[in-house]
Amino acid sequence: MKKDFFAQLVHGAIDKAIEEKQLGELQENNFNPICEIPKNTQFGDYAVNVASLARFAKMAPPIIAQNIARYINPKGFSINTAAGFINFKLEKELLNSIVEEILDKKEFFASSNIGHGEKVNLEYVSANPTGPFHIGHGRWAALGSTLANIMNFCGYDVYQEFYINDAGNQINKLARSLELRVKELKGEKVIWEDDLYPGEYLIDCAKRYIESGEKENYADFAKADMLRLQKELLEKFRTHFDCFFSELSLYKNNEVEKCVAELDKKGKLYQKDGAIWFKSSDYTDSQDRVLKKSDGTNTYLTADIAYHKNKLERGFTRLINIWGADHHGYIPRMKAAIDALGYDSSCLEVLLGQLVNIIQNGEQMRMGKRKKMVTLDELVDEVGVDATRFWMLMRSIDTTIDFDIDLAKSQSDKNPVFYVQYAHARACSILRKATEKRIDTENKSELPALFSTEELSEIKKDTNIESLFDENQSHDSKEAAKALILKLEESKAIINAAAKLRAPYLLCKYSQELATAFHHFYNYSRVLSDDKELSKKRLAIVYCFTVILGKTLDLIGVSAPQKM
RNA sequence: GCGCCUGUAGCUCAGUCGGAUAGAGCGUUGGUCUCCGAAGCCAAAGGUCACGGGUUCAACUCCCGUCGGGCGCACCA
Repeated sequence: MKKDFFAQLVHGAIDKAIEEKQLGELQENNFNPICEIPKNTQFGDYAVNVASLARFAKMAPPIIAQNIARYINPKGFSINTAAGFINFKLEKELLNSIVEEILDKKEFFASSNIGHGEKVNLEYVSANPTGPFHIGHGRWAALGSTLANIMNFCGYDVYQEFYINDAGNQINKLARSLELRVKELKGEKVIWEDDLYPGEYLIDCAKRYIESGEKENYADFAKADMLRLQKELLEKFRTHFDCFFSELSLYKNNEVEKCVAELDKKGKLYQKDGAIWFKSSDYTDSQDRVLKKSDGTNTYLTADIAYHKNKLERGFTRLINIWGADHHGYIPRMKAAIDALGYDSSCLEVLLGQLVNIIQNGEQMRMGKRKKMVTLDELVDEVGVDATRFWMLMRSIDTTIDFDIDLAKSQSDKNPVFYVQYAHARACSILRKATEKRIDTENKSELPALFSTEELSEIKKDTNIESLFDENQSHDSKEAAKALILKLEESKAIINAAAKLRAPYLLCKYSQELATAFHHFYNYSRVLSDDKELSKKRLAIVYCFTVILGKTLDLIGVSAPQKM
């Protein structure tokens, strides 16, 4: 990408400057130049800050910048220095090379191999099969699926996994709840005990149970039914798992007991108060944890340790889990377990997502399965998959989202996602118009289309847009075209950063900036005109825009409409 | 009490690695369609970056402390 290109250039120039003793007391080039895009574009398109060399060179930053810049041969760009910055401005040759590369690589323009094929297990959502998803699950689903898309695009080998918590007490409660619903449907009067699942969704489940002939036990039927509903919603929400991993299967395959035995063998367990404890405080945990309760049953942690062991045994070198912030205290004990089993716990990366508050009628509602709540299903039905995903993704993972249902419903046309999609539809419309017949408004006669479909596909393959930056173009038009091309190029840096930092929200932000750059370009440059050569070059840029924006939206799982 | 997250424009949020004049959307005000989609574009107003120290040539950014908000501190899952 261009940032790296200029950073390398500066690095090389520093080598030469040191050789020629132009950098004072600086002897060795340990400097890692970082290229950034200046906030103020008057300085340049790209800038490298060399001021931090001042303390080693014992020279003033502006002189350092000048002395380094002298060793850079400006080909396709111009250089200026100011206040410790070396600034670069791209000229038409380099701008054209960007467009050529996009036309050549298309949606893979920003693809990379920074992941080097690393085998990553990404676990997210992992809900109990006891009821419908709440809005918070939507955030984890959107985050996980998008992160998987981004990382796969950047050369990681991501395997997406959903851990089904189908082995705890909650399953007994679910079974009992279904049983009561079935009895109710048959006209029996029942008394609901505390702590059950009184949600109405179990009424439908009970109907299906009766229809099925009541052959299965309540627990198995309810679990399967809930899981089926969850899977359907996930598909609709464009979240695709490679594997649904059952907690129960760990017990059936004796993996839990084997795991406990292994920890015991390594001397990491002890008995106290009739329970079996894991010495997690030998590691970074604040206290020891119970694995086997005094009644002989295992805790949730026990199976989860076996699960993580299972993942590592399957050859994953990196385990990424997306958890809600309310689980943060759980991280040290999990890491302790991984270390105790002889693995390196630094392979476990837990992304803690802050929670989602639901705001309705101006009041905050608690998330929770047992209280009245808004389900993800309802939300998606009301505001759509695109808007829901975008809203869930657009904020950094560290920020609590206040999801205002009323706002999302009533002002959906003010959603940023519509702004972005509109830009895409607008660009597609121009590409469509290019091959449609035109109407001469003055004498109402029909004019032939500007381009044939063959010509348009030629434009999409090969063009030279350098003339867009000739003297006869207006300043605003040139600047807008340049800004758009640079913004397109930025997709490389943004997508790589999103993969490395596990930060999907960067793509939402970028998609908005890219849309703005396009609208700006559109405003200053009439694309289709009688000047056929000019139209061709501008169409090429419009096409590049649809490719890059389309791919960006594809990665975040939001549709890129041709028409709206 | 301890731990994690957080405090930036009226509201919701960006701010990468410590660098140039602090950024966007929404909202407000004023412009802008005979012409490719005005769901757009342009402009204006709006800031003691919670507060106090420290490190540095340079701090919204790093360190320490104080205050406010969220979440968690189980033989629940």
